[in-house]
Order: sequence, then structure tokens, then C-alpha cells
Amino acid sequence: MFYLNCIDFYTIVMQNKLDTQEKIVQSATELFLEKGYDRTSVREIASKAKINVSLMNYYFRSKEMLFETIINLLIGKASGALKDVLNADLELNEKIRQYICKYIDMLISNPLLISFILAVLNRNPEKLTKLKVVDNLYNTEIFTKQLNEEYEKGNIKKINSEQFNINMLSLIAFPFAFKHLINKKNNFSQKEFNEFIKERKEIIFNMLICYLKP
Amino acid sequence: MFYLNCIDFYTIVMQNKLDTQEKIVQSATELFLEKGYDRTSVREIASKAKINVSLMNYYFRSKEMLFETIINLLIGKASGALKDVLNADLELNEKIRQYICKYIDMLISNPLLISFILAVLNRNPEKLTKLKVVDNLYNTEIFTKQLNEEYEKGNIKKINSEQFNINMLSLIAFPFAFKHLINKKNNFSQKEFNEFIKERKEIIFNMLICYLKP
DNA sequence: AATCATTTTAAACACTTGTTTAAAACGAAT
DNA sequence: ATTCGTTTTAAACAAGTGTTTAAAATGATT
Repeated sequence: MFYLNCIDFYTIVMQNKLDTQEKIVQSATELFLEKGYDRTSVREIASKAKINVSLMNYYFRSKEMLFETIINLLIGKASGALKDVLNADLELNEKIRQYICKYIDMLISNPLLISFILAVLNRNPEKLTKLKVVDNLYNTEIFTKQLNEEYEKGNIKKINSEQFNINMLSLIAFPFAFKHLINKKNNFSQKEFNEFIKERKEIIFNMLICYLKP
Repeated sequence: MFYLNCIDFYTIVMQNKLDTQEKIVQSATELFLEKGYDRTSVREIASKAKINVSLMNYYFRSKEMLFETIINLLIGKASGALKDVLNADLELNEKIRQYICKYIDMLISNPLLISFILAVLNRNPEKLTKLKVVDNLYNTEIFTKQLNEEYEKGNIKKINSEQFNINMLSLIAFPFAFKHLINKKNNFSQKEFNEFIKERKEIIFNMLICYLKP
């Protein structure tokens, strides 16, 4: 009974605490993604989360620390699944196909993510480079090893693994950062842009495979 | 004599005017490129240009209009030469080779340009999309036509021109936006990064040509 | 030497920023 | 009913923002 009460107490307190904390994180995440850190004021965050301004400082000490919390969350969410594909036990062609597909699907679900990452990378590179999770944004040791093995088996030509991975990432990610200009040049709607992107799965796969041929 | 005086008068006035105007533009350009619009204050610009704060308003009316002036300048500078290559009377392979080479050399000379463009594109897309010059950032009608002709001659396979141009641009430009992360992952110095980029001229060319083969 | 438009200056403006403070509200434990 | 730690609130803070103002300096023209 006492124990139950104790659990109840903590769960309720934690629940409430997480409620407002989470409200702050969620509102701030949306605003940071849409307008960026600098153009988002703490009063805007508070108003969107329907909480008092100073609660942001109460729970996160400062706007900057809230920002770092959100960076970690966004990057972690994005990079987790991708690393798993690169490290999976899959035949090379199939792995590349799945990687492209998953990465593009993830970016279609989070269309602002790439611009957010690039903005942070441009203004506060150390905020990103100090995170371990960014290592999973592209390439892994296991994948590099696999590329080398395939070369030694004579299945693919000799390539620089880092360059190859940057090629993959460039082809996958850049169009999202360039979206507004692509849409304007082609008079694309949001839907048409997504179709344009989905077409790329096949195109990118073919380019990479073609390039790998010995 | 009077005429000469008149010329002198105007040239001197214009000279002075351009001097402070140019000082403002130059200082602001550097700061906007390095830290972005939002993190650059007008007092910082004035201090760097060694002029009084209100001269910025005197010559450009507002920080925002100064920003737009600088956007036009930077984009125009970047896109001019590139368009010429795409529209030149060159054999397809040679044109692609030159385009890659010129684009990469230009970005090595202006390493902050891509991040700047992407930042503007992310926060004030209409500021860029309303400019005619952005049409020259990639693709042209003439180049699209050339690709179609080569296909009809049976020299290359059927491709979507827009997709092909986005592929080129992605492979060329994205690594500059991702520089900090590439440098961190590989422990690159600035010099090593540039070497890494220069290697890409050949790699990108091979990828694209390989993909075009019927 | 006086005039006049242009350029430059310092000061002030109104407003927003992120953060801190100290009091109030809350909610369970005694 | 009171106590006590946690959470929430409104108000104030100091610092910084872009812009405006009105006076001063400049320098060629009359």
C-alpha cells in the first residue's frame, strides 16, 4: 500500500513534469525546425506550449541548453535506423538499395531535418561534431570493410569508401535542402516534389551500382 | 573646364559615396557569410566597416534591404560563369567535365557560399526564388535540349534532365555544406578537405558519364 | 565669405531579447 | 490543519536590437 502510493506519487509527479517538459520540447522542436534557433523567441515557445515563459528556464536552464537537447533528439532519431542498415548482414546491392530507400523515406517524413542539420552545422559546428550520434549520419566501419571485401573478390572496382558514402549522401539529402528552388523551377506542388524525390530512389541506386561495376 | 570640373565633382562624390557604401557591403558580406543574417548586428557591421551605425540606414534604408543587395551580388557572381558553360557550344562529355570543374573551383574560392544560399533558401525562400539569377544555379533550356538531342542520336540513354542536373549539383555542392562533419570524421585539415574535393572532379565526372551510357 | 546639398555624427527612440526574482499555487505527508 | 518541497506565475531586469532624429561637418558653387 505504502509502496503503491509511493509509485503513484512518483509516476504522477513524473507524469506532470514530463508533460510540461515534453510540451516545451515539442513546441520548441517545431519552431526550431521551421524558423531556426535565432528567429524563435522563448516567448514564442512558451506561447505555443501554453506555459509560462520562465518554465523554460526552470526545466532547461537556458534556451541554448534546450536547443542542445533538441539537437540530440533529432539527430539520434534520424541516425539510428540508418546505421543499422549499413551494418546489417546484407548483400552489397541489396544493402545500398535499402539504405537509399530508408534514408529517403525518413527524410520525406522529416522534410525539414536536413536544412536543420545543415544550419546547425554552419553556425555551431561544434554542437554537432561533439555528438557521437553524428557518426551514424553516413558510413560505418563495417560498411567500409564490406566495400573493401567486395573489391578484393573482384565484384566491384576500387573506390574510396569515404567518397562513395559522400556521393550517396549528397544524392539523397541535397534535394531536400534545395527543395524551394526545385519547386519553383518546375512549378512543383508539395506532392509533386515528393514524387520527384521518390523517383530518385531508382535513379540513385542505378548511378551508384553502375559506378561500382569493375 | 566646367565639364571637367563637373566630371571631377561627380567622380569624387561618387567615389566617396561608393567608398562608404562599398565598405558597408564588403563588411556585411563577410559577416553574413560567416555568421548569418540573424547573428550579425548592424553595429557589428558598422564597427567592421569603421563607419557610423546610421550610415547603413542612410545608404540602404534597412538591414533587410542591405541583405537583399548582398544576396543579389553573391548569387549573381556565382551563377554567371556557370550558365555560360552549360550554354556553350561544347560536346556533351567535355561540357560536363568543364561544368564540374568550374563549379567546384568556384566553390573552393567561395567556400561559404553554398551554406549561405541554403540558409537563405531555408528561411527566406521568396528572397531567392524571386531572383532571375537563381535560374542559372543549375540547368538551362539549352542544356536540356542538348541532352535530348544526344539521346535521339543514340549517344546516351533516356534520362530526366531535371533529375540529372540535380544529381550533378548534389554531388558538386553538398560536400561544401557538410564540410565540418566530413573534416571531423576524417580528421581533415582545411587543405586536406580541398584535396578531397578536388579528387571529386574526376569521380563525379565518371559517375555521370557512366550513368549516361546507353 | 556665404550658401547649399550631401554626408556624417551622436544621441535617443521604441521594442524585443533571454533570464532572474520573489511570491503564489499546488499537492501530498505529517 | 499544517508543513514542506515542487511547480507555476507575474513582474522586473539588464542588455541588445534596428531605426530615427536633429544637429554638425564637409566641400564645392555662387
